[in-house]
Formats: sequence, C-alpha cells, structure tokens
Amino acid sequence: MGRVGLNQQKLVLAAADLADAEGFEAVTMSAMARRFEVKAASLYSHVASTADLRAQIAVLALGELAERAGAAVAGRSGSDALLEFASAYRDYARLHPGRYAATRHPLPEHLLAAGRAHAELTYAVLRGYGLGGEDATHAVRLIGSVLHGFTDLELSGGFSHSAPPSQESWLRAIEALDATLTRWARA
Amino acid sequence: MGRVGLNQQKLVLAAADLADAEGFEAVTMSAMARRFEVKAASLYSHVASTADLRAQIAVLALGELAERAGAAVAGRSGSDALLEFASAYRDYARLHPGRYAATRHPLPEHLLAAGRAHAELTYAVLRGYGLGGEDATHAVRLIGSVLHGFTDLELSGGFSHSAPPSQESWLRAIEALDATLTRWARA
DNA sequence: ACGTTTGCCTATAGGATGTAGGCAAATCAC
DNA sequence: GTGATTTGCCTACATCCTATAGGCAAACGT
Repeated sequence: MGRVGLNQQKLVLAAADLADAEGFEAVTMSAMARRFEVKAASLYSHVASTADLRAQIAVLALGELAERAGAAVAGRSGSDALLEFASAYRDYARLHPGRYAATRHPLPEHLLAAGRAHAELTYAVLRGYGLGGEDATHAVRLIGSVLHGFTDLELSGGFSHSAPPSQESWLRAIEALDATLTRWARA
Repeated sequence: MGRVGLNQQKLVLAAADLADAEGFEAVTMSAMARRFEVKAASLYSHVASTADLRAQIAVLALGELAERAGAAVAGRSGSDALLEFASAYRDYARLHPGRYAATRHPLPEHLLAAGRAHAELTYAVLRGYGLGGEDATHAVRLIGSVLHGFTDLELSGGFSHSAPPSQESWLRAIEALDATLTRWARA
C-alpha cells in the first residue's frame, strides 16, 4: 500500500469539509480514516485525539471567519461596516455550518488566540460609532448575541416554515442594532 | 437482583439532571445504566435510543421553560413583561445548562409540539407593544436571537474574564430590545 | 549511499450502541 | 388466591469508535 501523504493540515481541512457536509458530529477518526482509505490508528500521528481534531477545525474556522469579516469591514465605518460585518458572519455560517458549529465548542487554553481576533474585529466595527469604555463592551456583547443568536436559530431551522423570509428579519435586526448603537453613542 | 423500578419518566429526569451536572454530552446509555446500577441493555425498554433519550430531555426542558416563562409574564405587559420573560429565560439556562443545551438539538417531527409553546409565549409578550403582522414575526425572531445568543455566549464562557459583569450587559441588551420594539410600534 | 524522519501498518484493549431471546417479579382478572 | 399477562431486568452477542504500543518501509537530507 503506497502512502497517501497525509499531514495535519490536509486532515483538518478534510475534517472541516466533512463537518460542513455531514454535520459536526460526523467528524470522527473512523470517518476520516475511511475518507483517506487509511487505518484509524494512523491518524494519531497527525492529531492527538478526536477532541483535538475538532478543536483544530474550530481554529481553522475562526481564522477563515476573521479573514472574511476583516475584508468586509476594511475601508468602511459606521452602519456600513456593521452591515457588511454582519453579512460576512451570517454568510460564512450558512456556507460552512459544520465549521461554524465547531467555533461554538470551547477551545483548549493553548489554542485560544484564534478566538481573540474575532472579538477585536467587533471592536473595530464599533470605532465608527464612537463608543468607548464600558459602553463598548456592552455593545460588543450585544452585537455578538444578535449575530450568533440569529444565525444559530436560523441554522437549526427555527425560522423556516414561516413567512416572511428570514432575510428580511435579518435586515431588520441589523438596522435595529445600528439604531441602538447610534442611540448609545448620543447618550 | 431486585428491580429498581425504572420507567421512562424517571430515566429522562435523571438524564436531565446528569446533563445539568456533567454536560449534555455526558448523557449516554452507559452512564444512565451506571447511575441506576442496571445493565445498559435494560434501558432500551424505556427509551428507543440515545438520540431519543436526549430528545426527551429537550421536551422536558421546553416544558419547564415554557412554564416558568409563562408564570413570569402572567399579569404583566410591555417592558415589564419583556424583562421578566427574558430573566426567566436566562435564569433557567444558567440553572439548567444541560437541559438548555438539549433544547438546541433538533426535535423529531412527532415531538415538535413542545417547542411551539415557547414561540407562542414570545408572541404573548409582544402583545403589550401593539405589534402585528410581519412586524410581530420580525420581533419574535429578534427577541429569540438576543435571548438565545446572549445566553449561549455567556454559558460557553465568552463573557467571563472581562469587566463589566455580564449582568449589566444583559440589562442593557433588554433595554435596547425594549426601545427597538417601542420604536417599531410607533412606525 | 546512509541515517533519520515520517507515514502507515498490525495487534490489542476498552467502552458505547443496539438487538435477540429469556426469566422472574409485579400486576391484573376473576 | 390462582392463573395469565405485563413489565423490568438479565445474558449474550455483533458492531463501531477511540486510543496505545511497537514495528516496517518509503521519503528525505546530506
């Protein structure tokens, strides 16, 4: 049997794709072994455990998400930045549901840096609103709550089977968020 | 070996408690078998599968949550109802993280009724704001997003290790929600 | 060409799910 | 109370997934 030429990166990438296609739960060592036509034990040279593999997907996803969100807000500010930031976030989650699900799993201490980039991006979006101090923290938490909450409910099917289409609700939610941040900045 | 006198209700209740104590993932047939000092195979007379057991926890949790939220909004309306509704929601999630996690898992068709009660309660809260038609649906989705999003991020540790305390952010979020609903009603 | 690294193997043990078939305690009918 | 039925639990088994240990040979560096 020749070698497949596997390494950690290829493994994690394929695992992320499997997560998007079959769900985060479907990511197992056995499944990856089947995917590469390799014995499951062989994978442990590339990854420490199933939990580690899944954490690596989260790291990958957080990086990709930060990249897209960063590109979306570059050169924009205020409402414009907020809308593009939010859209990038939701689009990523809908395009990559498995990767997005991975980001919700708690990361081990030594991989935590990946999560930080995202929070900092949210602060960057806020800069256009002129919010500072504790207001900024409250705002970051509110933005995170709305984006994650809406996305999560939409992905788990909570908004389907009922009119109007969720896209409209999404725009209303982002508008409301913009109005709130503007109001907070005035006070 | 005498009988333990197990039935579905006892099993699901104990499983829900285990979920709260050890996490939703910890709910397995083997774990429940250990808990009741019974062989794992014996549990299949009470529950069809692990997935079924977990779905039953979701049904239980949705019922309990609807009960508490219902009690919280009884006799109140407007901002007052919204705040109490939101508090009941968050308090339940913090007191019963495992049960709350269960509600996020998609339910099989035949158990879906349990989820409906919650959505209807949200509509009831809205009544005080005088929102109707599509506005009401957008509002329900926004409320759900904020409550679930904040709660979920808070539970997964996103808000810890940073000042100010999340309780303040929570109150600000609910205030903002109230202001948004009021604004929507005026338009 | 030689030594080292690295990718993959076999063997093995443990733990979880789920099915089949059986026995006996509890419950119900009369 | 005796008999029939239901119900709670059992053993035995097949299957799948995780994870460790130890080994071999292909690929790579020099």
